[in-house]
Amino acid sequence: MRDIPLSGMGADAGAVLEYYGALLKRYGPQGWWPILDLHHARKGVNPTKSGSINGYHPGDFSYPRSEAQRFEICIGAILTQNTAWPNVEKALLNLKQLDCLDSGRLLALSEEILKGAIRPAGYFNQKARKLKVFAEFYASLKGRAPSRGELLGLWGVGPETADSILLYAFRVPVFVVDAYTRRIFSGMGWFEKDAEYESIRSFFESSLDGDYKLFQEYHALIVEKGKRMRAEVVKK
DNA sequence: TTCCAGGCAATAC
DNA sequence: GTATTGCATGGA
Repeated sequence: MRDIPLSGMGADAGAVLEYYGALLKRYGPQGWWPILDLHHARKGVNPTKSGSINGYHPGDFSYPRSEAQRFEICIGAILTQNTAWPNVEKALLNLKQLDCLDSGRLLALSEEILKGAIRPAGYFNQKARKLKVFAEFYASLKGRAPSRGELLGLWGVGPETADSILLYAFRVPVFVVDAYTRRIFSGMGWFEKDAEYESIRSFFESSLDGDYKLFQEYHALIVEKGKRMRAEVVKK
């Protein structure tokens, strides 16, 4: 299996930044990661955004603004594994209703209550276990940021989830690779469909000279593009 | 009705 | 190391 994204196939650092600019111009700032409660007016929400438009904050990179929001992002990253965001939103709202968007309170929940709450997000048996494992780890951090290795060592946290948590909950400039990233860029001939996660990640990270804001926006734009591509296919 | 979403772990070779 | 399979809800 090929594991190096090959400059020979048309991708270089300039192209990476250029494509980011094109996506931003076309779709506008995305305002990821979505947060349940934005305590300010959602000025500038892009009304043409596909899927749920709740909780986005275009052009505002100040989230998370609290420990509770940081934990909420982490939980959302786990719940959205292979799952549509509107379903995740339902699960998060249920947890919020229980006042359990908090590592300690989530740990105190019974299995049955927890599974019931996250049921809309699918895979609720597995995800209940994943959330418990993560909540325990999160509590043990006592406010410090986790390393990528620590996250990957957790049962239920793979590379995409780890990188989403680092990027959106802890503002670490990492490039998140997801199914859309593979689809879009392999379609453009930048690398093979089955390229290794790590080789894609290192390719983008070494090509981009920017802070966490650039990485947050780039990933969000890729997802938006990917969703629209799918919508186009379905329409036909 | 079928298809599939902002993956991951377990298993089989 | 590579390929396959189970996990589950809700919207299109």
